[in-house]
Amino acid sequence: MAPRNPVNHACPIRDVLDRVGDAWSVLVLSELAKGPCRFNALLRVVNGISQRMLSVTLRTLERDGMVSRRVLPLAPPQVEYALTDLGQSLFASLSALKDWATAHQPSVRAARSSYDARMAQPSAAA
Amino acid sequence: MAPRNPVNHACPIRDVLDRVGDAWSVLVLSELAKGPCRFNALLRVVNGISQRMLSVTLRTLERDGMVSRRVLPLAPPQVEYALTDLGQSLFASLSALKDWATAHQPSVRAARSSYDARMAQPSAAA
DNA sequence: TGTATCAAGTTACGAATGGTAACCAGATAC
DNA sequence: GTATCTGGTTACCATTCGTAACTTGATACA
Repeated sequence: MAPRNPVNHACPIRDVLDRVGDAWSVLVLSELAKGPCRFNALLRVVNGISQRMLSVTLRTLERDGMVSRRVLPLAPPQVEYALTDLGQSLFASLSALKDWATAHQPSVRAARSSYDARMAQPSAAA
Repeated sequence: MAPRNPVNHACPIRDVLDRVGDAWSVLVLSELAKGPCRFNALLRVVNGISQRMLSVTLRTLERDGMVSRRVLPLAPPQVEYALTDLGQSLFASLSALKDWATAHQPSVRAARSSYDARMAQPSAAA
């Protein structure tokens, strides 16, 4: 989300992953991909997110131009968040990764179980 | 890298981003994509990584089946890391995201500057 | 025989980040 | 005047990140 170390300066993919790699951004993006949504509606629909995390995530996405924020002059005021074109294009590009993940999730799980089993055996420990 | 909260259980893309979203995994993957490499060689070539972070990153990648670890029976023993087929396919799928990042980095930077400028002006503050 | 070095890590510990729970503000409804 | 709705913020704790120092086992050098 924030730059973690000086390595990021010239690496575009780290620049992206720093803001997509956190737990919530993708979940929020994919909700907003369905259409504009208000703060509390997102809070209800993004399973497990807290107010603070939603607030932080939305502000980061807004800062990076992925999400627009519009205050509706009502009482109590309502705030509508929506994907920008940039956000939509990012979300589209994530689909390749999502496809990979869906296809290979069983392999990853299997590898992990196998590794854990190997490491659990003292006989095989290095 | 590790599951961050219970939300991950059934979401494949979070499952992937949890292990690709950290600062180092992609850098290590992309080095290994060039060919097998030993620990200290990676340490030198992955700019800014520490021994601990390289160790942790490699172990996670190995556990998830992205990287293989081979101990060469020499003195002192050398350890060669290489991408597995699974790791190679992941790396390939990352390319779409990398292309997006490269193409849109200017837009993101511009959005960020614009946001920061707006927020720096007390007159425009909410 | 003792010292230095190299590989590939691990351990200990302080700093930064992530996450939860509680609180806040303004307005309206009862 | 109390409760409720909105959209947050603050304080605080737990986890994770990152750095620096140490470890192990073997070999080379003197």
